[in-house]
Amino acid sequence: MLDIKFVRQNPDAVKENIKRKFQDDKLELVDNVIALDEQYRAALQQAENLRAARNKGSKEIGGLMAQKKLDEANAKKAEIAAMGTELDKLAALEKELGEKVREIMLVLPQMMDDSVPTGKDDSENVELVRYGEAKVPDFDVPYHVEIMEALHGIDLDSARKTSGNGFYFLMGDVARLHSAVLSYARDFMINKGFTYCIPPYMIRSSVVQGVMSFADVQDMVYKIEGEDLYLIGTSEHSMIGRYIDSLSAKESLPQLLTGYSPCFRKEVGAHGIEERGVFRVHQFEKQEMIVVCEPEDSAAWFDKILGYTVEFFQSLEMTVRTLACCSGDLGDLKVKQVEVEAWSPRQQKYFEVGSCSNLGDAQARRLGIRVRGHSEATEPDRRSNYYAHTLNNTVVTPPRMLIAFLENHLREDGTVHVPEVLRPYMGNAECLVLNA
RNA sequence: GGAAGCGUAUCGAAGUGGUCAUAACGAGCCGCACUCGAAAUGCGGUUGCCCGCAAGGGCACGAGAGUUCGAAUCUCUCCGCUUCCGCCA
Repeated sequence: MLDIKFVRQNPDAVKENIKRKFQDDKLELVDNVIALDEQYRAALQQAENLRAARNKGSKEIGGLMAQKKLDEANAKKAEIAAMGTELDKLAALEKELGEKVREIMLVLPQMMDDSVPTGKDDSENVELVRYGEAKVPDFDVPYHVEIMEALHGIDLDSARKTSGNGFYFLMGDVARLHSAVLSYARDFMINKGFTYCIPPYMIRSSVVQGVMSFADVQDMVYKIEGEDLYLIGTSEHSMIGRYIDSLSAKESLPQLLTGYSPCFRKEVGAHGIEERGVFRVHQFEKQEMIVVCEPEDSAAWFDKILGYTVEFFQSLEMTVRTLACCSGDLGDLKVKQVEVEAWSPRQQKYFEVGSCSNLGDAQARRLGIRVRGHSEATEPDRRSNYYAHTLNNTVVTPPRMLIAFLENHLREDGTVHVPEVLRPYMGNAECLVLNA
């Protein structure tokens, strides 16, 4: 969410930003919201003047009552009661206008970083860096479900019976591999200085609205029937929500959390659940990281945490590339996003396994995540409290990551290579054997 | 899930319809004084949000609604906490 003052002062920049995101239908909202805001402030001013008068009058009544001047007090009461209807009207108008302004503000996209490439959709995302060699083996690499089945590691049929399409049972070594990856990811992030965190898997609507854009809420989130609770789509949602309505000391930043959680997603919208296997599912598990930091530090943190994910995949001997999310594909709350894609030797292309986002102050503004301003002596330009910046990034999301893992580490002899870093979590196994 | 109690600043806590919210009182924290220095003591400071160039004004006593000229105070709903009971990994 933008600052209305910023919109007022920079309407053209806001419109330019909207155009670059190919959301031309939102262009008129800019002028609308500026006009509504002006009306709102006028109504607010009037209502407040009236309240001031009422407050003054009411205090006088108190004085008159104390002096036992009942007639005068009653006359005053009548006078103020008359103001009541007027005030009710103004208050209603003030509220209505304020809500309209907020409604529009929630829909206006965050100002993007200059580095975001312009493009309509994900087909126009821009490759940044390739890490490692994209190898294609001499033998045929089977579909990931087949590899998993050969390891006796997946049961999709039963999952369809218990839960429907988009769910899975992972079994045996594949399930163990899944846990091993998460455990390794946890320790990897702890070693980077992050605090490990297991968050609530359900959150309230107030947090949902603060943490996600309207579109995401519609397409992603499961609601618990009869409760004000929603299943999280990622631990980021609860971890960022943890800071709701907070005013932190500067010294407490940055907050670095790495969280484990299952993630629940409806996946309605463009794609549905068409991809077979465990590529796109309603429930998966993820090791995530979030950063809450000073505004001026968020760009540096972005580069740093993106690097952590790349390093993580490299340590698992996997080939990845980074991809800059273009303007049209970028979520409305995001300043910048870079995706991490892993190499699929079977498809001979890269596919998404994680994404790193800088949300700027968008979530912070919605949720009220603030930092106590410093004295004029040390920070003359920043007298009052201000909003923090938030970032989030995937460490790893098995089972999707296992697709790339199995395809890359499958050897011609029907064994799956287990990278050294993972072995302590796999009973020191050096490989898994298909159809064992 | 049942019962009772509670929710006020950084913390403890007073206020139970009016001039009591920059919120008594106590503690903490910051500054100053005293001191060789410290402790003790004394003095001063110490919530956040909104509108406004400013002057100033408005709002907030867990959240929301209601009664009233006026609500921290009365009523209702919700949220949270504590204790006891019940149940349960």
